[in-house]
Amino acid sequence: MEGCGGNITGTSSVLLQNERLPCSSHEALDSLWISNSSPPPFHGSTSMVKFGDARGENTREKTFFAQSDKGYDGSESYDNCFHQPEKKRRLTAEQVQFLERSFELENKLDPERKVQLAKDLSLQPRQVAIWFQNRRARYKTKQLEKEYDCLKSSYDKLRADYDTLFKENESLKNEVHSLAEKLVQRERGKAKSEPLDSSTISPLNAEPQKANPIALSPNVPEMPVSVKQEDASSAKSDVFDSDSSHCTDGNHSSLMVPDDSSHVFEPELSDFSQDEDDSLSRSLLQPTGFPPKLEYECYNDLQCNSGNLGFSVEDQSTWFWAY
DNA sequence: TTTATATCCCATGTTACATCA
DNA sequence: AATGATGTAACATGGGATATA
Repeated sequence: MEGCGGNITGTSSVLLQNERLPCSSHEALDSLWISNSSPPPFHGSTSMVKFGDARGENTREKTFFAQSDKGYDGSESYDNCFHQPEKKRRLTAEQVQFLERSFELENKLDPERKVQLAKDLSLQPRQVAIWFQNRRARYKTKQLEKEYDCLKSSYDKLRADYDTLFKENESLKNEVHSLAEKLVQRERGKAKSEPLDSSTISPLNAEPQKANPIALSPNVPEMPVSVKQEDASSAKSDVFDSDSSHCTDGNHSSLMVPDDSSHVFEPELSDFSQDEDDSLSRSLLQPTGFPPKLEYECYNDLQCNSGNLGFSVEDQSTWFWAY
């Protein structure tokens, strides 16, 4: 291919649009280099009119179309300057604009369209096809970048929400813990002031390991023991307030589903020690495992999009409500 | 109907060059 | 003027779809 050896670089530079060239006219060069890898396809005015219409009017550069108006004297300058191996050269702004518009209409080419575009732009059909291929690749890259930005902002927001909810959850657990301790102390005070009677022994005292001091407290007959994690933010601290309507009607509210998957407040598991919750929370908050997984999944799931933010329901529950 | 082959188009990755700061 | 970074035209490769024998 590079048969001309050292001449090639010079040749390539000769073909540059904006370069001073050892040839007679810049116009001629433009018209020639655009002709590219085939004998100059100087079509008539038809394609040029279409192209001009698509582009607008005057161009700073004398484009490849100029030659038809200027009376291209062809053979000599072509032979002297351009009978060279084809080198890469840029499409003109006009050509690119025309192609861009076509790409906006439809980013894939059918054969007829390719030929027509090539004709209109005085390019080879292969050039048009290659341009579309490259354009699609660039478009895809841009889309991926946009998707990444979108997903990242979404992740940041969700992470912030998670942190907020986690802190709120911790606060609520602490509150429950202190209330429970108060109840236990009150129970003990009553037990001391009253003589022991088997009929009055509370299940708490009978089976301290299993009993729920809150639920079995005489003052809190049906104390709920479970709160849906999703409702933590709205439930806030009044959930376990003994004066709250939630706790005094003796019935489970919708917030208090005993068999809810959340076991944050289940005494059998936590026994108010929070050990398991804390360890789970810590593991979830590990900075090394959590975010990378999100990024990995987003990058590998092209279904991530701005519509659903790329998070499937399963993923969301996995990431944030796994415990 | 099935199979092998050829052709085309596409996505993807790479190369070589053009352009700019 | 030299140089590195960036953009892009062109190419290479492999895979899928389709047509044909």
